Amino acid sequence: MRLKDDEKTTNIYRAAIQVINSEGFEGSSMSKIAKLSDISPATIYLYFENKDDLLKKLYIEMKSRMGNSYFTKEMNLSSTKATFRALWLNHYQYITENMDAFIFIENFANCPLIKRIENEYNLDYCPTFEQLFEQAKTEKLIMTLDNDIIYSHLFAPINYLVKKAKANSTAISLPDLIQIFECSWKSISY
Amino acid sequence: MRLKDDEKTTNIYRAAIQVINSEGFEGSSMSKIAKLSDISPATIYLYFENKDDLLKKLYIEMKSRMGNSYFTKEMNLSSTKATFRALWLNHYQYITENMDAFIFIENFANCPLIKRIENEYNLDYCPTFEQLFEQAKTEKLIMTLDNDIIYSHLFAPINYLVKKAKANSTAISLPDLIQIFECSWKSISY
Amino acid sequence: MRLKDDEKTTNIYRAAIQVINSEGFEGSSMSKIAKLSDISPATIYLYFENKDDLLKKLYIEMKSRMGNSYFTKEMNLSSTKATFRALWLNHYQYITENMDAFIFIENFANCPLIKRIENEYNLDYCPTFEQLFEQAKTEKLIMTLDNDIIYSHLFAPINYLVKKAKANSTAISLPDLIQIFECSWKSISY
Amino acid sequence: MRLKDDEKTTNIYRAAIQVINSEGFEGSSMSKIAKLSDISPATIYLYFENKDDLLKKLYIEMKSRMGNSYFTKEMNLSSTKATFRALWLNHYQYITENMDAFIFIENFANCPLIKRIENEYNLDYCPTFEQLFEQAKTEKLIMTLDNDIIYSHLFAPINYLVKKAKANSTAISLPDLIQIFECSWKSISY
DNA sequence: TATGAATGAGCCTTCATTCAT
DNA sequence: AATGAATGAAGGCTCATTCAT
Repeated sequence: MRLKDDEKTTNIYRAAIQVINSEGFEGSSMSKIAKLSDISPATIYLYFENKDDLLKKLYIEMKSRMGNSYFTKEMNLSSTKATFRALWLNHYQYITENMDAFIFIENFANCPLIKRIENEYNLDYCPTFEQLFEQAKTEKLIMTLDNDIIYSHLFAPINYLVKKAKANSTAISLPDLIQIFECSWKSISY
Repeated sequence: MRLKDDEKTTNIYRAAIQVINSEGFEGSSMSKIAKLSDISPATIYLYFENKDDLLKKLYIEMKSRMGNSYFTKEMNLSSTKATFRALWLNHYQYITENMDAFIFIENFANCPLIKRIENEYNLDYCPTFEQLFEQAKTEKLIMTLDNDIIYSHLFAPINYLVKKAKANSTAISLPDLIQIFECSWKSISY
Repeated sequence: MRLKDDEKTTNIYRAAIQVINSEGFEGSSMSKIAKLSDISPATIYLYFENKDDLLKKLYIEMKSRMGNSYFTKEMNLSSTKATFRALWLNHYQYITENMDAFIFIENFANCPLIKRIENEYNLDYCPTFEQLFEQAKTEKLIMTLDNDIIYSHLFAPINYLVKKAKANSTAISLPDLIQIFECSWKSISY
Repeated sequence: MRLKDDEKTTNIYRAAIQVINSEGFEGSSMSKIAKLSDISPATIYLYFENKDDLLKKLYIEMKSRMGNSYFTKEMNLSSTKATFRALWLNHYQYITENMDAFIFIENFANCPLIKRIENEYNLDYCPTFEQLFEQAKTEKLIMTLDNDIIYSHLFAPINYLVKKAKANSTAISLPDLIQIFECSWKSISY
């Protein structure tokens, strides 16, 4: 008896992202994913109930990895500008190093299937984030704004710019990167 | 005869957006669009070459309407904070009043089909915008940043927040709205 | 615009019976039926919702034709042995002349799908039959038995024998046929 | 080891009948049968060549058990009405006590696969039956009819009625049972 | 022997598109 | 110009069967 291969799930995920990113959600098919994973279409159904299940689990996995990308183990979470900058740069590093996953999440965050998942699970920014925001507000480091507003000014611009750079096949220079963070920081700090 | 044609095209556009937004890109089909437009599938092919052509033209139409949404005829385009605020609020008003079109554009701006269109045409923010940015930079109203960076800090946060509000079926309060603009403005101005 | 072809339904029915009888219920497939009907598989779905719907309608149609086979227009329905013999022979003639339909009904009368149909509709022998049985009992022509028991002795033997003859590729001789009816008649008459 | 094998075969048979009767021939699958037998699909293939082989052997086994059901060891096979009644009641008892097997045989006796088996083997009523019929004819106990005709009048009605009762979830009363036999007997006796 | 993993073939169904009126 | 009918190709999924342990 063969053993269920754990690596297979990873392969399927990778193939799925690749197919979807290059051919779009509607251009993706189980057989294309199977072919790229080098397995039979039927085998996918040993690891996932059906296509929806595969996409759901894939999205949840990628979203949660991205959620963890802000933080590193040895990180000092005191509420200082330096902490925010570190989080922000961690995030930037993650999305540039995992561009495929990032694009996948951004592209399909709003498709109906994924919408249902977002409502089912809570895949928003994690509690640690909220605590940090609250503390920073208390300490008058940042302005007393709704957390969503803070988050949007911190991350929406860089996400937008990374996608744009990718689309134009250009890169963001280091000085620009610093500049972008400074702008974001300025928008929410006193 | 011209009038009738135009009306039909509009109906098809409206139906297409509706179907796609509610059932996703992959859940959309020509016959569903036809049914919702109250015409025969075959008739769509008198107005559009094929599905891709329909989607392309639809996207271009919506994107260009959105591009125009920033400006109103009687607008004073002098480079002042007031002008930026007016542009910004025009945009906000447009996307909330045309949520369907906005969601459609946001959802599918990154799908492979649309990508090709973006590269073919130039659907970015219009020349007027660029002129305004340049003038504002010259006049030291805003910092000397890349136009993309300026644009991203001005509009990415509000776009993110509008989508989020829509997803949560909540609304942005007027004070919050002002606050959001002030943050964006702060990020790019001196 | 082409008109929906009424003959097509008939063709599909004929093909379905042929495929099912020769390859069994489980060996039947929409594409085989389509091929034998000389149409595209997709076209079947313009006439029937799905496979179940096709089989249901096919069964109901055949069963109802068979139900009508006992009677002819000019028939005298007085309760005499001659009437019973006429009914019986009509039935015999029908099943031998429509062997395919008969075999189809017999083979699949007990399959789960059909079971559900039988319960939904009432496809048993018709009211006219029941009236005739009751009258014959009142007039002491046949014994006072449950209608099902009467029906079973009248028709189960000949049905069995027709199927058996078909399986052996033999035929029932006319004297045998008369004999069979006489036996059946003896079993229920005084 | 032999014992264990036999037990497994029995389990497979039981599971197969159960699955087929409840989900139909086309709804049955090797994995469903395996699951219900509490063994792996692969194991079935150690006991049977393939699905057809399983079904064939299952049918032959059930048919032969049913063939034996008419007779009991201590039975007096003299050609009298009492003997016929005893055979008939044995058969009735068997099919009511082994309804699943009976339904299975009746349902699929005419399916193409089984047809081939019937022709290959001779699974008809056994030689003993034929002898009894011949003797009874010689002794003028029953009429000089073809054996098939005799058999059909003796057993087709009760088989039909048992299936019908099962379908309607009703039972045949004892007086009715006696009556049914008497009718059958009348139809073939002088 | 016994098994769960793996698979190519095939099934039902839908789709974008064309046909014929 | 407009349409409902028609279709080949493709999609998701399951199945009987084999593999590898």
